[in-house]
Amino acid sequence: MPELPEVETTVRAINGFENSTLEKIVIHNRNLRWKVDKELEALVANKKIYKISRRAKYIIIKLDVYSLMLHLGMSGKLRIQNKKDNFFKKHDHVEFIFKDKKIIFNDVRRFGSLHITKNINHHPLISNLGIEPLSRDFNKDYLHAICANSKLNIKKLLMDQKKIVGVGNIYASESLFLASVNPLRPAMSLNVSECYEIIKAIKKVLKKAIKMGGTTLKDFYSADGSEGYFKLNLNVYGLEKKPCKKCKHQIKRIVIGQRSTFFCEICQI
DNA sequence: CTGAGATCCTGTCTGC
DNA sequence: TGCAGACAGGATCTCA
Repeated sequence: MPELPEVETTVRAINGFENSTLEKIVIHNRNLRWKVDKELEALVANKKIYKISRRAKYIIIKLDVYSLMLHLGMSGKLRIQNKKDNFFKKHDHVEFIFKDKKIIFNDVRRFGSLHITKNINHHPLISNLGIEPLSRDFNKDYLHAICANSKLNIKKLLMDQKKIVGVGNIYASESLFLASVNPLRPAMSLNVSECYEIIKAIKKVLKKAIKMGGTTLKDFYSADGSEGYFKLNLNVYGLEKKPCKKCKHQIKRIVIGQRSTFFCEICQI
């Protein structure tokens, strides 16, 4: 489900828990994308939370010695609930319990994961991640250098988390539409000015999506229960056969790497 | 090393 | 209404 803007929105919704004490974690189902560490509950009991942040699509919860890493996968979401409201929903897998409230991790498809580690940067799932797209270092020269060395098409390259993090299926399609670049273009065929258009488009799309609370297509809700309204700004994603907003030609849907990809054949060359 | 394809899981929607 | 098949916002693993 969640790409960078949805994860960022979720982090902002729970960062009020910074400086709170995590009384305990209760795990109802350890069988997430990876089995949750047996020691995890014991290591986090009654620890203060120093910082809640985001790296790529991971939510990082910094405790004293350890940090928690939470990935929402395709269908994961958090829900803040009063502790005394003791109800459950189907697919509630983990509860983070505080004095008066709790944060619940719900994930239908269980592609999400929860990890504990001493040094985030050394964790194998983090250490190989690529550049943050909203950082200054993500510029046209950087992208052009990556493209020049890749045999992937540009859509696949943008979604490769080892190269650029946070861009998923929705925002890859949307960014390429804004940049007027065909998703099937071999990355190595792109010149510097096309790379410039792409990085501008990615930054613009992600920033706007964060501002609007992410994209709720079906079931994304932030931890405070709010929907994301970026859906209203989608130009191509999920709009097969609808008229292109620039030229009115029908939006086309194709499959790239087993993922639906939407674009305008006329505008995106 | 790179890249293509299968795979984990559950739910919903479409078409016959 | 039932049922098969496609599809869903991710990303790792295996194999060539």
